Amino acid sequence: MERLTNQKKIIFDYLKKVKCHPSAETVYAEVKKKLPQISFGTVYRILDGFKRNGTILEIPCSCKSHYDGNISPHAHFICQKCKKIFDILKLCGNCNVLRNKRVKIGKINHYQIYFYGYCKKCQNKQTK
Amino acid sequence: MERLTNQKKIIFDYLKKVKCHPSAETVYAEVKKKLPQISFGTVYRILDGFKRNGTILEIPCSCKSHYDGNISPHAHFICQKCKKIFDILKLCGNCNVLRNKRVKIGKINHYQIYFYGYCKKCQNKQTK
DNA sequence: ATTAATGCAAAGTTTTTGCATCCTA
DNA sequence: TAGGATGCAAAAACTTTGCATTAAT
Repeated sequence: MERLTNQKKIIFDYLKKVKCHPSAETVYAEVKKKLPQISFGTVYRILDGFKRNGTILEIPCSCKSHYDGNISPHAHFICQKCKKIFDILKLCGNCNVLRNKRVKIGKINHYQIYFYGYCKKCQNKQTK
Repeated sequence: MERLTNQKKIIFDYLKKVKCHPSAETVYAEVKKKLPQISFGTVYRILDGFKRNGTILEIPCSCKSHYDGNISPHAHFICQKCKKIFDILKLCGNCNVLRNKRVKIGKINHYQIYFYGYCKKCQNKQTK
């Protein structure tokens, strides 16, 4: 049976309260403040567990993953320049991407929508 | 000015004709058949260029990227067990996720929809 | 007391990069 | 023939893993 450890509690609390979409490294750094002895291996193992059981969402960005404690339906905007991730909470009102959970291919557990572009800040910086 | 090299031509042709969603390693292996001296560095540099100029799409899966030469609007189904990527060409008919290309956050260039679940094959294999 | 989970460190995987050389325009 | 692109190999970045130890149940 799975055990509820202090490490899990603290990582869970951090991910549920934080507003950004931290990478494993950021989670490690933040959680280390409360649990100085925590290791990277533990962080990765716990994140993987949360991801598998649907407690959190993984946002893969090129070769690096970010994590989101907010599992309510929302989309993400990823800036192609600074790589920052923004929440898009409201999609067009009558849009229901997932009409039914069965497709010919298999059984859908969840879906994710990613928008790619340039955030306001990077747009302004751009010369070309 | 950018130059059109044999390496680019062959990688382009491969990505535009192939039906799967190859990883960089697969691209390398396939292209090596025609260009035995090609290197991983070149493959990554060319894929990155194509990705940046919108010639191809990157599909990030955990710590590994896959590539798609098909840039026409379609979604992907990613099997959470075998990690295989399937095309979903038809979404619900009246759904238009991207109602307008301006959001408060910045300027959207494109978007991607990913469905996560278990493919038919993995569903059948599963005991629980 | 059991045994799941952790900490540590080493190893694995994937991607990036510096530099001399090559080849396109 | 100028300089963008390549090949090579080394390094970087990110993640996973084995094992002895710790701690939750």
